[in-house]
Amino acid sequence: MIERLLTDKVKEAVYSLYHLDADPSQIQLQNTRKEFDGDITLVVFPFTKFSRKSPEATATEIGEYLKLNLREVENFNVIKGFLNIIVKNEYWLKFLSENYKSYTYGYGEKSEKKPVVVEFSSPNTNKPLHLGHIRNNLLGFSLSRILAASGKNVVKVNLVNDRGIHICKSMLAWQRWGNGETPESSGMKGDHLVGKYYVIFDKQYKEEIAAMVAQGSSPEDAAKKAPLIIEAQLLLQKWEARDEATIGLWKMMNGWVYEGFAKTYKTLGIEFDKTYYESQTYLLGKELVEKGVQQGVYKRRDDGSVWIDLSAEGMDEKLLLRSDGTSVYMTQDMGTAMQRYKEYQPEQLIYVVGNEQEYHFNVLKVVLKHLRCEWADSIYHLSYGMVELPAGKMKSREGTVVDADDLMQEMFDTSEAMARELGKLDSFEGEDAVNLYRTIGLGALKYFILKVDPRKNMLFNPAESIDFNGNTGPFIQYTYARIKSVLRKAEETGLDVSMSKVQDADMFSQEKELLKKIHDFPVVLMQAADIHSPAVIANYAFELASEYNRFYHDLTILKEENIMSRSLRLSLSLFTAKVIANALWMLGIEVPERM
RNA sequence: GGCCUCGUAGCUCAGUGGAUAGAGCAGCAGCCUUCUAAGCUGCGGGUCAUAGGUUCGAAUCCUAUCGGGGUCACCA
Repeated sequence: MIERLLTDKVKEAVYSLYHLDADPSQIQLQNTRKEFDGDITLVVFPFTKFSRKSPEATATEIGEYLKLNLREVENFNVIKGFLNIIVKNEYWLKFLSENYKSYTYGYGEKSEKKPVVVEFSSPNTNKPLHLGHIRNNLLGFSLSRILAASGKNVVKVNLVNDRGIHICKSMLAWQRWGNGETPESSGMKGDHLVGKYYVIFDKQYKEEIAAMVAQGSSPEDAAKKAPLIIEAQLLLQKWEARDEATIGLWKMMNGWVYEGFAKTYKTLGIEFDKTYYESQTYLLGKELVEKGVQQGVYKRRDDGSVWIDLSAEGMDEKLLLRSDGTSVYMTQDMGTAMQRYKEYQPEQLIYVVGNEQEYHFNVLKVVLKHLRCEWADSIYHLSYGMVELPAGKMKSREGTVVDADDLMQEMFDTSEAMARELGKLDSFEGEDAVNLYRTIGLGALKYFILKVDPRKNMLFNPAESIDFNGNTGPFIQYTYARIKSVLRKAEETGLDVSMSKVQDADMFSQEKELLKKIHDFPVVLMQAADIHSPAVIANYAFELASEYNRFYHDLTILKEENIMSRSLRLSLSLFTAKVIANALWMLGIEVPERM
């Protein structure tokens, strides 16, 4: 890498010129802006303190040194405090010829070290997946691939929330108003059917409360004493007592939901290495709490509940165990974290969970630290923002959710209509046509979500459907398909795609811009893995595709008479296609060979 | 109210200590006899929420204020 060479040489130059050791953070290299001449720019302001000279003079001195002592430096120019370094064509051509065939350019070395465990998705089995879950799933899946590409050994896990009062609500509603309805009898997808009864419960429950309030109860009181909620709680107790009929109903309805989820995951292209169920893990963590009590780091109150005082950390008191001895959310998470620590000895334990749970994860770390679990530092909460609708937040009870299955179907429909209109489907038949517009529709959806910085809230406007032009997944897919078409044509005509004949070809600015963009990929990947952000990869992929499109329009690739130039452009195209395909793979977006 | 977070073009978003702040969409004007027009080129559009501060240099860091969101349950 040229950056590495330059960093070392600049350090050497500063030492030789000013007899001072430059701190690595002072050596700031960046890509030269397009409007200036040069490839890489060194910011010299930090060195003016040492040189006691003007920025211009300092830059010139360092520039002279580099030109003299680094083979790869062709020349330089100085504008204010910026030293613009021009790298020899020879370097770029060598870089291209050495790497253009690689299928894994920029990937990190596969380490045999401890794994990174990524938990994502974690759905509830009482309602179908919506747009918020899609963001979660895409982020978790993409992050896993980015980490894998950067060399980590990744384990993707899902923790299904399959028990609790909310599950009992849909069970109760189905018992009472379901008339034995099943996915088969109703033709509904299992998760949607169960979700329907969850909504019915909520509606009936609200009516009961309203009636009780009309009779003079307080709203709080009514919410606690409504017959329906009492009965749901009873059902939960029966479940916990392993009552046969209740367990049977629970298994049946959860089974419906799992079938539905499996379909959604498949359509979305998401998969896991391991799935955990809360019904099997919800008791974990209790011993941990007991241990904490014995060690005196947690306190048991007179009513039997267990608490931790976190005022030293600037947080409140937190409940760890209820007075009746049952566990809360925190107890379970302590248990599952410990379970994962024991099972995988992970280097990092990543949770992809919405930002509304930031406080929870901060507390989780601190609570574990009090138990002297130093590994709690390896917990990383990838906290992503909400998906908002123009009207505000999505609320399932108000029917303002965007259903995952519906949204994907809409994307497929729009994609199909658009492809037909453009005549893109003319050369495809049957299943191939379906595969194409599904690939494109899904690409548009995934890119739309992943290009946004995970931490930020994002807006989705259902009225304006997701675009297929501009900064979109289809644009990048299109670029890939177009490159493949060029390469096919080259092969048919027997043109040489190899770089074997290229030693000293000229490079036009558009070719060089493209090559430099590819050259950046390893750095981009490292950064994405470092800050856990698929958006970094998404935006890079768009920039690379844009650069290729400009290159494509400015230069004829196949018609070029000069063999060297033609080989250069073909290998550059091949290289671009590979990097685009890899970047999209990390986003979970498929690439079409033709479109 | 305490804590966290966000505020960049009409809209959706990049840019997180460096040069004259960038894309896409929307609007306007061009480009299909060329390897794919889901494309390319050009034009217009900005008090980077506001006010201070730190420094050679701030959209980026610090402080305050305003505005949006989140959170502070014996819910998960």
